Amino acid sequence: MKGKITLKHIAKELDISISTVSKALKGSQEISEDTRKKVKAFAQLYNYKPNNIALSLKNRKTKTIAVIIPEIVHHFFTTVIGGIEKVANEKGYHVIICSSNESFDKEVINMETFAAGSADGFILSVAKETQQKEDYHHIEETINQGMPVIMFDRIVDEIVCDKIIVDDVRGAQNATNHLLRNGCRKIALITTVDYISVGNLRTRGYKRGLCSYDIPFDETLVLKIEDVDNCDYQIEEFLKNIDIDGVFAVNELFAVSACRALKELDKTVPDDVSVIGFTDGILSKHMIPSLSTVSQHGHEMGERAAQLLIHKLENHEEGVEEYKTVIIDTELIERESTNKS
Amino acid sequence: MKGKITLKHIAKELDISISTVSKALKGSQEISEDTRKKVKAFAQLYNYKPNNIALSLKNRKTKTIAVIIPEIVHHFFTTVIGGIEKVANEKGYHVIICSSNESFDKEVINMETFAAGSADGFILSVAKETQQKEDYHHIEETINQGMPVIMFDRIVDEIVCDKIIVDDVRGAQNATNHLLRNGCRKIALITTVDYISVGNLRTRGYKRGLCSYDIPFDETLVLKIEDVDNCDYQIEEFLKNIDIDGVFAVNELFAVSACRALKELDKTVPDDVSVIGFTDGILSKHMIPSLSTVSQHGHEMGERAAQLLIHKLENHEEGVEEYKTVIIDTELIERESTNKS
DNA sequence: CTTGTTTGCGAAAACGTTTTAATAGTAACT
DNA sequence: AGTTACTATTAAAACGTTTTCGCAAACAAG
Repeated sequence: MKGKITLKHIAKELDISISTVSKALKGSQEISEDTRKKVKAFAQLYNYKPNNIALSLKNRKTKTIAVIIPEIVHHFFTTVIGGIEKVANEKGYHVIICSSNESFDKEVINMETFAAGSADGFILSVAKETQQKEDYHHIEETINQGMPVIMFDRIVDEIVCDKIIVDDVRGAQNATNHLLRNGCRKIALITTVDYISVGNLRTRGYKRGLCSYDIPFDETLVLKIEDVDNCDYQIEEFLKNIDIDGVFAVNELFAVSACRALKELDKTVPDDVSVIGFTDGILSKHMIPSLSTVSQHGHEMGERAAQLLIHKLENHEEGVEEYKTVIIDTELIERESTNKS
Repeated sequence: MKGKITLKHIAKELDISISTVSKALKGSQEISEDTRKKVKAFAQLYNYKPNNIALSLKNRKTKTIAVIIPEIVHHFFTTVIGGIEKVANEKGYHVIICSSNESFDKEVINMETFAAGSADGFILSVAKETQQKEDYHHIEETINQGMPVIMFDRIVDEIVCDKIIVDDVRGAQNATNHLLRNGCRKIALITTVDYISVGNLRTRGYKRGLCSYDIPFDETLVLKIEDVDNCDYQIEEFLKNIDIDGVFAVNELFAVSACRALKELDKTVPDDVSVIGFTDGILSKHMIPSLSTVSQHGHEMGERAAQLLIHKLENHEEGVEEYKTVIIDTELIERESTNKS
């Protein structure tokens, strides 16, 4: 019962040719009713399944999409994957997921190995280190080899390909406006270092929000975090020394950390200070109080990315190159952390 | 610059045979220094990479491990994946991840397609629906075909294969004892329906814990949750009507939900009621107050699973079958939710 | 009895590798 | 010159499919 059965085995066993077996299994009219039945019965009995690898080699396509994300332990990315899987599976594609662990080298290796025949196309969100290095040769090479690449969330402007993004600036502006509407006037911003594209954009949105309410931008209300592992301490030190009534954090973790710090400082959320984050993940939803935030609709991003990629794969016309950038709307989710009682 | 380059292209271009090219690239001594250099230079120039699919077909192995988990949006599973990836990558294996979405059908399809040549072995945690149906034919078939399968966390006893588990009973007992040691005497249990193996086992641990303190098991202090989506409401209704000083929840979400309910009921954690969960995820760590819990060392589970699988793949002796069950120690993590001030 | 058509099947090529065995060409030794 | 012994190269098979083309046999029509 060991080992897998192949067309060859069936052919030998039934004393017919491999081609006949193959055709019979596909129900070809070329083959007599009789033989067809015989072959099918035999195949079923021995649980024959065509070998995917052989098929991939023959067809020169794998029906597989490779997804490369910076971190797998991250709710936003997993929701994106969910969306990708949904449409990919509907269309008969497999999805394989690799994490770059925010490492440039791992990202390069992953791309290269999967570009070498194991996948038909990529969906990619680049690693921090890659953004910092600004070295995108692996991505360009892959595209030059004729493999479609779709970037999402952490994209790089210099590369010409399809992109799925969220309007980070507008999302951040909405978040800031939400605080302002609720009466906040002294709003702290907790953001990342500048080379992280999304942090940068969200900072811009924060400034625009203030601007629309004619509030001058105050450098001392901004904290840029480099070392995420140590963010609890940094945020508490930061908040200790400023007088505020609102906090906008560019991600979930910073928002949670801010809540914790505020509690230490004996301020209550939302009554003393309102807090809003970015990215609607597990934490925002379940925290007590639950956190208002800007949802990026990760699932939809994934769906769109997969649709775009599969469309590219199946309708590729020689010579015609066309690249789309899809902007997904963000959504403001109001929860307890910005609803003064 | 389009399309991938193959040995054939190189051979034609340099006007030598395919075999010569292949050998030259591998640095075979059979080939003259001269030719070797020429071929290598050419290959480098055109960025030649051997086609993985062709290699897999030839070698009849893919160097790929398929991981099937019930839910990808789940911190515990992602930590396990992290562990798997770590050792797999060290040993030159790829990891491909599929989620069954807790669906029996999707689990079957995933197994069948990847068993058909796309992977060398499986690491699996079964879907809820599969546990409920008790239909494991797909797993047995895969094993019968000679593919190694390693099960972790949600295992099934009837199937003979390698297994990586946590001592759920003992972990739960430790959690319960921790509450008891801290003075709790009326401890509620929030668990799952019985067919979920881990819920079942953790319930057993809870009972043992009580037993060791000579506290009689009280059915009215137990809530079994079927519909997870609605757990907030169920838990609040449950806690409203009982008098307790501790809660043991068999997972993170239930623990968080309990905290929320307690707050609604104007009880503070941990001063009025201590709360402990199971699974050390994002939520437990960041919640305010942070939650004491039982860590399952997901990363280590993943590492062990991958080691076991790769060992099987590389040292398979005909005729010898040997299966291990590895039990990973749990660890009690004390945080704010059980530390009365 | 030739010609044409249909039916059922098989041979072979192709996908891109690796590897074994074979084949030239050449140098060295009787 | 004839045998041996390398050296450098290539042909061919194999992995498991699918598919095009060709080939018989059977049968009908002229």
